[in-house]
Amino acid sequence: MGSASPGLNSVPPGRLLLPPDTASRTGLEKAAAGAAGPERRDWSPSPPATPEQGLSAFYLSYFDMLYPEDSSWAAKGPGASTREEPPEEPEQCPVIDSQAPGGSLDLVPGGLTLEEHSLEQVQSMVVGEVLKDIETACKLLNITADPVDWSPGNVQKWLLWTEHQYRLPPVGKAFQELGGKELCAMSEEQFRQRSPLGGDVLHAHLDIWKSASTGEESWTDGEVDSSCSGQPIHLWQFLKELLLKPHSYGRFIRWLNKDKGIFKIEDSAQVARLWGIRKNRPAMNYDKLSRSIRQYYKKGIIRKPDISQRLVYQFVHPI
DNA sequence: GAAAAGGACGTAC
DNA sequence: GTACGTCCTTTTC
Repeated sequence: MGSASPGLNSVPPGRLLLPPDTASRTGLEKAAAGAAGPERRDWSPSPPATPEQGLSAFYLSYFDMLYPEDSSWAAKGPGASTREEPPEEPEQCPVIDSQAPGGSLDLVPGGLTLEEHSLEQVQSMVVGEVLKDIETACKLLNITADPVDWSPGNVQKWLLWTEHQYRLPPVGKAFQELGGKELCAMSEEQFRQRSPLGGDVLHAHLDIWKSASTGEESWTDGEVDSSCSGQPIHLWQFLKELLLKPHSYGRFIRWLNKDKGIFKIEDSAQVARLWGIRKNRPAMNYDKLSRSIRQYYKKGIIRKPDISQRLVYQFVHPI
């Protein structure tokens, strides 16, 4: 895993693009209010209109999309005193911590206020998450990071993926036959015309991809696996890739014993759906996917564990 | 009822 | 030929 591209990380905190109604507030108070209150819904994520405008607020909204079920940690600032329970998954709750006494204007090394420092941390982390998400999608969908290069088939994959990942209303055939170049040339208004319910969000997502692909070399880290090499991916490789991204897919598939290669499919329908998207097989279901898994028994790639359990399989040669 | 197992055949590469 | 995808029946949990 590489680092975020300089272009995305170099947005100065002073250039945060924030919703107009929060412009007079400060730092984490905004994040707290935004995460906790209905105000946040008044402002849908939109990419910056000009290069002068920062991406940070855009990414903060994107972060909400990435973690729609729990972004409560973002509200943990100097003013957040009503912490009742520890987070269930500490590794998913990055420290924006500020236990330092004395209020929100304390300076941290670098001359930034604590709030600015915390926002920088949030921004940096969100950018990282965005890039990781894009990298994952590239691998699983076998598409390039640069949308301009997408074929009409790639565009359909990306649409299906984005719909699925962020629970957007299906666009159906609204973007059929469009290649990446045509898609990138479309305005937000054109997206809305084709998809009134989710066109603006799709456009915003596409803008993130366009921004991220500028620094592609730095974040792909030169890592080339089977799914990026143009070779058709095998099911067992796909399953391993999902297993390697517990942050994104732990709800669907997870290791029971990584050393022994034993894993459990927690949500068979979702795993099958992801596989179907990856292979462009909309009719894929768990029945068919499991049949393919069973073909691996004879080949010595996957087997059932010694103590057989439903939806639990074992790689014969765990890495 | 859902999952597991496996046979048979089709399809794309 | 390989690697699934699809459909099917039977068995197990």
